[in-house]
Amino acid sequence: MTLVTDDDLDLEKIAERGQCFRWQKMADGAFRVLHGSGCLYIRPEDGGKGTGAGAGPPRFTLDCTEEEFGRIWRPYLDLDTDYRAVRARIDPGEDPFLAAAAAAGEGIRVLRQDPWETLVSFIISQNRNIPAIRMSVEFLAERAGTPMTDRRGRAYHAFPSPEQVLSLDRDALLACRLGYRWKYVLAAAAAAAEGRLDLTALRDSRELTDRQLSDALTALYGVGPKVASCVILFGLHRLDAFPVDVWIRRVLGAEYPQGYPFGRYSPYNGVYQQYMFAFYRNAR
DNA sequence: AGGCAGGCTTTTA
DNA sequence: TAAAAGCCTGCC
Repeated sequence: MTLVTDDDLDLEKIAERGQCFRWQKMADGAFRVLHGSGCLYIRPEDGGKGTGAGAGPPRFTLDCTEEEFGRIWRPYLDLDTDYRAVRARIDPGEDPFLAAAAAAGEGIRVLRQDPWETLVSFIISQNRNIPAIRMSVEFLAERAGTPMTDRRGRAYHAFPSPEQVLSLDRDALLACRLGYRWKYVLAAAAAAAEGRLDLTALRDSRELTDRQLSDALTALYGVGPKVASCVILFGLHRLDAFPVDVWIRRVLGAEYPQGYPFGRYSPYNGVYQQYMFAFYRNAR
């Protein structure tokens, strides 16, 4: 099927900037996107960013049915949020730095990823760079995830369930290059399998505040404030969550010595964090 | 109580 | 050799 959209949708930026770890660019310009147990090939029709040269709104080819699109991929890509409007809330005169970052980050969206996969991915992420994170996620999937075949006939593995992760022992987890984080992954799998951690309930709750979600997540062994806020933003889709890592700490120190105006940018602080993170990091 | 130093696996630049 | 989308433990 074909997707036509005027809103931000830059597949390169989404794939490369560290919110997800299982997108793979193919030789024909399509991205193979793994999400839960599903696989989607999505390709910009002009082979680039989906920005045709004045020939109308960008078009993308997707190898799924309309039904699957509506049920799985439209929510996953968060196509019901208007990211152009979120960017338009920034006043360049008031905040030139954020305006520049948002201009550079045009096309980024915050995916609605699977909460369990997000939790494990960001537990794995600590003290590591993106290629290393990808490698460990792929190892985990190969060793414990359900084998599948995509529409191009290529094999892949679904991200393993908590129970499937529990089937791995210490040595198998170490073989996934988890290092000292193997205990954290195992503890999270046990909590989820035993029902002490119900990520779906956290995601779907209307009552719980971001703070309460953070408390629930940081109660897990190996999950601190940074990983928790990444899970809240990327896995629970609370767009106000604002992960503070070493880079963002530097940004806030350098660009906002008087303090960052969280109130001004609520409830989209997390989206702006994505712009600043990528902008400041790419500038180095 | 809350803050801080040191340690931790592995990969990449 | 240092740094990488950190967190835990032990000490003060």
